[in-house]
Amino acid sequence: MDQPEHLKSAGLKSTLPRLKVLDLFENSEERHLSAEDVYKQLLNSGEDVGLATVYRVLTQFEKAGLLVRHHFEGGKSVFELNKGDHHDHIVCLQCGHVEEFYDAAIEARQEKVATGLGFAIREHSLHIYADCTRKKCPHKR
Amino acid sequence: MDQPEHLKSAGLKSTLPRLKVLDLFENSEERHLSAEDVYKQLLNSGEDVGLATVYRVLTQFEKAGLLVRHHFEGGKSVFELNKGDHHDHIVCLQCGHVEEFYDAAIEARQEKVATGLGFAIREHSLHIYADCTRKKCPHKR
DNA sequence: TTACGAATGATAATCGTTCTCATTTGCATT
DNA sequence: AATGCAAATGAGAACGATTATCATTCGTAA
Repeated sequence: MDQPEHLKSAGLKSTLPRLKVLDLFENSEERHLSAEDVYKQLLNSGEDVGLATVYRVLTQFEKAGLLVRHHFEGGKSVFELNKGDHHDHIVCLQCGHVEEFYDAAIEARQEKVATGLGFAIREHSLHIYADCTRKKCPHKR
Repeated sequence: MDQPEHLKSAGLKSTLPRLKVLDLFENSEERHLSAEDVYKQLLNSGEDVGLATVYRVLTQFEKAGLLVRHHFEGGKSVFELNKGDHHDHIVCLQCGHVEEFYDAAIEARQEKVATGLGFAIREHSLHIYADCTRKKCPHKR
């Protein structure tokens, strides 16, 4: 269950809080979790971690490349395990479910547009807000 | 200079603060302004508006369709005059300058991807973060 | 001009997040 | 196994952006 290697190679001690957070992301149903999500789930599991630690660990993991941070509407940051691939997101406005996708044509057009305007892309985010069709989704249709 | 019609049709009284804010967006060099930007510029112009009023007015204008709100990285909301068209944004990471663009191919692909995944798009945001080539930009290259 | 509801401004409150600092922990070394 | 020390933690204060509260002021229709 534990991957202290990931942490070691990032120069981070393998502490209880860090292992718990990592475990949560690897075994949680929803890939995308906010700091509060993580904090509450750990509390529910009987773990005793401080909110400040959760924030610190998430930021460290992001810096170490273990997690990726996203800024969806609603203000709070959301994190997901870094699978090494780039992808964009569709967020359901009703249930908050996040779906990932990658479209080579969109990526290519972005490069073309940016260079055409005299910009060198560092990063980008494409967020589509929509209504999903999952059974769980409260959106009535 | 004044357009009380816009306000009236939105059910808003044409008050000094509202006219000032509207005027600022119509005559400011940068199209994209945060609440703090608006507040400070009004103070610099000798206008005496409260910060709370600025926030209220911006939100009301957004609801009325006069302004559009964007959530760029950095936390704070940014507003621009609603020209009625949709466009995406490139934000310079060095100087904060925002450039707008529209690419029909990207829009079309988004629709295709979303419907393919069983989503009905409500809105979307595409933000490219990059280095620009403006003379003013502090980015050394 | 009056009157009444809408709008304002000062301030407190809220929310997400970061900082501070005293205490605890991981872990390399005896 | 015991020690030492830097790194990590947790509780709570502090912070920045935004919203809520509430007494006062303003816009406008009668």
